[in-house]
Amino acid sequence: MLSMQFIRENADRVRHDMLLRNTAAPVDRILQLDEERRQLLQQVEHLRARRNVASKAIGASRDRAEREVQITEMRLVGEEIDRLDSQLRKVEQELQEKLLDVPNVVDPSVPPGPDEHSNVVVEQVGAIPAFDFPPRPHWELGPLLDGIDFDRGVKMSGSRFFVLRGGVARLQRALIQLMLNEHTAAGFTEHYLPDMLSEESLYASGQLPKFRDNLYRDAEEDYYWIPTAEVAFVNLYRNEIIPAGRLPLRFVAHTPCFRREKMSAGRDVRGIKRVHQFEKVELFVYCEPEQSEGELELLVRRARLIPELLGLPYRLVQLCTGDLGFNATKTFDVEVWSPGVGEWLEVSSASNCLDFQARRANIRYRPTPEAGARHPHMLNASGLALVRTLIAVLENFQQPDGSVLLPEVLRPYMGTDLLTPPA
RNA sequence: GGAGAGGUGCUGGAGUGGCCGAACAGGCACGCCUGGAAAGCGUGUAGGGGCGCAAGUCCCUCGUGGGUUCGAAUCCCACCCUCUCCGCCA
Repeated sequence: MLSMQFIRENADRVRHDMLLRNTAAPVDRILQLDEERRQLLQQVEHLRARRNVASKAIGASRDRAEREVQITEMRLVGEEIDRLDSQLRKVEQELQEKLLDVPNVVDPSVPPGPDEHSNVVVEQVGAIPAFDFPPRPHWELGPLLDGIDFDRGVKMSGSRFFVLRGGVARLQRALIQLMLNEHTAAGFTEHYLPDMLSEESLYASGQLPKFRDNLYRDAEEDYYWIPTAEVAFVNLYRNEIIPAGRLPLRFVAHTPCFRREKMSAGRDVRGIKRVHQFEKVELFVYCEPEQSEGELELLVRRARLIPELLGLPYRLVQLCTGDLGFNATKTFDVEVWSPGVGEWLEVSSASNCLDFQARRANIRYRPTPEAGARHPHMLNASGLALVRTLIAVLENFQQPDGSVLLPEVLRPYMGTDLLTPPA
């Protein structure tokens, strides 16, 4: 969430950025509500101050008649306070709702554009492999290896669920292990996190109220299944003041992610590119505002390291203004090549969210032990999303007979260098 | 899930209607003392918000949200959380 003060002082910038994002925000209404709020607040506080003084006098007074007069008077003042206060609350509630609906501002360096077609490919690394046979998509390769079982996944849970088996299941575990090892070696602290969070937590991280349709929730209790570990990491320090000297905090966790994907019913149904449950290794940073630009670069380096280690062709894409997520001011995607599907798969999204989430989640830090608290900047990146990375490994390193020649780095984790179809 | 106890500042812990944004102790910071230190003494030590150029000033916050009252940390209601015992369980 943006601060009211920021909107007040930068109304034109906010309006402009909303246009860039291709969304609308009720900036004028917000400014109006803010004005009303402050007026009402002044009136209420003035009356409260008056009552506080009078109440003290009543407590100290010996004179019975005098007290009665004042009590009667204050009773009226109290009623007036109640009246104004309920108006104030109404205004504050609407203001809060509107404020929660406004996305983050856009970093000036972000290329303009209405949608993903204007995203900019910053760099492409690794040659797209040339096959002397038609490469199979993973929905053929997986069953051929007896490693992906679509039918039974669907039987158990429904569309967009799947089962991994044998060497392919192990491959996923190996990838997770590799990623965690690489990132922890670089100083990111490993976490095990709850996969279910309270509604309040989902608000704090910006998933709610806007993206309710994408979330799974428990029917009886106040639990939402996380759509990404980012949500948990944002809430890790909710309502806290981080003491001086701790930042930057660099975290990593492997968690499942649960997504409704309601909007895309009928799209991308083939294979396991878009599913309701997948594993992801997530990177997360809390840092001082002055550091966040550098930290974003670090996160991008961490994310692209993985396809580099695996020898997967990938490209780095900068999202244009219209494709930015709600929380992000600047985002880079890492996409790996999928020769079977014949397209680039997004496996990471690295975003700087500035203090947008910190404000929403009421997280602050002290620059020095004596200094006042400020909001830290928060950044996140996948490092990487699992099924898609798995798909890419299978498809890129497939052999004519359907076996998969595993990348060097994975062999210690796999205990073999080849996945082969059963005899 | 059942029974009981409890949630106060950086920490411990007082406080059952006005003198309490909060005693006292500890911690921490600064100052005095000292050759230096310890001890001792003194001072300071929450967050948010409104108005103001500022100094400052006012409002709110004692788990959260309501209520009673001229006035609530203190009384009432609901909820959340923690602890102990029982039940259940990986």
